[in-house]
Amino acid sequence: MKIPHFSLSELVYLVALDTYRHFGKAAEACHVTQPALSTQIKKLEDILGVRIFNRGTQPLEPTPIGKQIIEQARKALKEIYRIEELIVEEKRQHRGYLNVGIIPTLGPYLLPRILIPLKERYPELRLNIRELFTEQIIWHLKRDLLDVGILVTPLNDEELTSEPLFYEPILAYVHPEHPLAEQATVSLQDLKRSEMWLLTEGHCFRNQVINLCREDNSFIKGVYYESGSLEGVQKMVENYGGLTLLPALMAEGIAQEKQRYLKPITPETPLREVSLLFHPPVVKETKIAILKEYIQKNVPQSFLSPDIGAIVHWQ
Amino acid sequence: MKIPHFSLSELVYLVALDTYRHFGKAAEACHVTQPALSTQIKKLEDILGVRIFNRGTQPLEPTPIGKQIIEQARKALKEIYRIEELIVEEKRQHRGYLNVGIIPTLGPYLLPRILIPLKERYPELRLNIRELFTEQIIWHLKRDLLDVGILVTPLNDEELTSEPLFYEPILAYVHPEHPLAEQATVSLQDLKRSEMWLLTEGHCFRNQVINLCREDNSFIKGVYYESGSLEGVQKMVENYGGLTLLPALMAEGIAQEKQRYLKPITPETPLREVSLLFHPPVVKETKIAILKEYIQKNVPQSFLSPDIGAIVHWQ
DNA sequence: TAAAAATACTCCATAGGTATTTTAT
DNA sequence: ATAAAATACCTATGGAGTATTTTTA
Repeated sequence: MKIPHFSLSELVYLVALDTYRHFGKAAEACHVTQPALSTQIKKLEDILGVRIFNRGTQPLEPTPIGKQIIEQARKALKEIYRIEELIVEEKRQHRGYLNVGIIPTLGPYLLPRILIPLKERYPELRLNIRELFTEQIIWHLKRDLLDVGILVTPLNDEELTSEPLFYEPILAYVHPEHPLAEQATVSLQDLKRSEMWLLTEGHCFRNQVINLCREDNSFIKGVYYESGSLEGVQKMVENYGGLTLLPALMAEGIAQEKQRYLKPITPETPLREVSLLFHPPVVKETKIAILKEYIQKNVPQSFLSPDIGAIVHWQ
Repeated sequence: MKIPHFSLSELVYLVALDTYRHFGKAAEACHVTQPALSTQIKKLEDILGVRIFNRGTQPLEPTPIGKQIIEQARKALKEIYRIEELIVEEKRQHRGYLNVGIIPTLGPYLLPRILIPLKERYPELRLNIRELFTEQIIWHLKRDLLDVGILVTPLNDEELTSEPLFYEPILAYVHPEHPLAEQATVSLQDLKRSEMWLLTEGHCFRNQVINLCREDNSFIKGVYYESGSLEGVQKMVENYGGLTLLPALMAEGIAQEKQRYLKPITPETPLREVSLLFHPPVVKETKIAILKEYIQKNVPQSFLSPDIGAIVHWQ
């Protein structure tokens, strides 16, 4: 029954310093002054008997053992925070924040479906949503700046774990005068022969489109325009011709009269696997379970099984 | 970057109070006075806003939510202790204690083989060994009073995880004038027809012998004497006749001239699966890995594979 | 020469001690 | 009646503040 020679606040400061790599910023994030944080870090290093950060380098960097200590401190702190969360869960109030990161090709189409019913049932649960690219979601999760990410898997990262949410079909969207506009469906072969509007780099959906349309391992054919949003590529199709691929939830929002230019893809509907991503140990277990429940309840029920098509990877 | 409103010492006191269920004893284990521990527990309950222990009952008992909090506090504290252990591991000094629990039918025969080479290679590693029954090992592990247990599996306990170490053959030991003494081996059928000296209740090996010798699910035949130690049953065989079963490591220590009365069992050598048992998260990972290495190095190498016989369950 | 981090010094909140009372069996 | 836990009160450690110096890019 030994009490450690360091305190929780020291661990919090340590983790903050690793996150911000700057004494002043870390101190601000902890609501203390820079000298307070500096002395506590120094004291922690003295207690543990190891140097955790290499000083006098720009930017500040942890030592090898420091990296291990920081990682372990993050894990320990989350188990500590879980104690408080247990009590909130026990009281069934579901009060508090849930920090959610979501990719831009999903957020604006998925979240409006769930926010209102969720708010009605759990008025005390505050969702703190940030639209981020996959890479940023991973970065934020590993620093515990997010509680959960919503993005497209599979992904292989040792530190993170994921739970599938649903499987979203990918559709083709063609210009009215495009030769394919007459067909009820378009084939993968058609896609591989076509010019395709693409999203800019960073969007995982861009990579899925490329993976779908490239012939084996050869170069990408006839793909040479890029927009930063799905609405962007949609408008490019409408105004300049050609075609693009769109995920089903976004495509549902396209005006009624244009829906006929959305074509299912044959022979197998390409799917993107949308998942929740965490950085264990998970603190806000129940809040995340609620989020999952509401997403799965408010998405077309056919999306819940991957049997409706073939999952497209993107890495 | 929020600092919890409670401190590590409060969690240590909480866990100690759960372990001892007595303010005075818990305080003593924490090297503080009873009023200090009392006030800290009360403060923790105030901070968390829940009652953790039902007072005024004998013995002291945690509330339902209290049980969850205590379990989570144990987990969190172990992740905290792991920080200090990381540094000891980094320095490759392997200084410190490892609290080991081992069953009585293994301890005196297995440990002498490893203690000397282990001490030579890692003089700073202090093994703190306690001989305990399986049930006691589990009890102590769950309260983190032991770092690791050495016992016979399979076992099914949700909270604990195990790693097989080796598979120890079980042999028959017969009196020189027993009818089976003439045979080179004895069959399972022979055993089922024989009177058998047994260990007292609590020894898992007793249950394995019973499981081996009982016909299907019927009652146990001809088994009606009990001793508290393997040497006890050995002496009973030698002085009063009959036979018993002995685990191989213990049997190896029997005098040379009596070794001929040790008989392999046919058709399949019965084995006991000896494993390490933990209560995750594991704090002293490397120390346990060293222990495992030295056990496996100093046991007959044929024991390392289960292919030499058939594992006998005992539950 | 700024910006960043470390140091010096002061204050006060609180953990823990002793002494004592209250509460349960 | 006795053991156990809670309360009262006091002390001292150390965490955090302000002011300042030192260091590095």
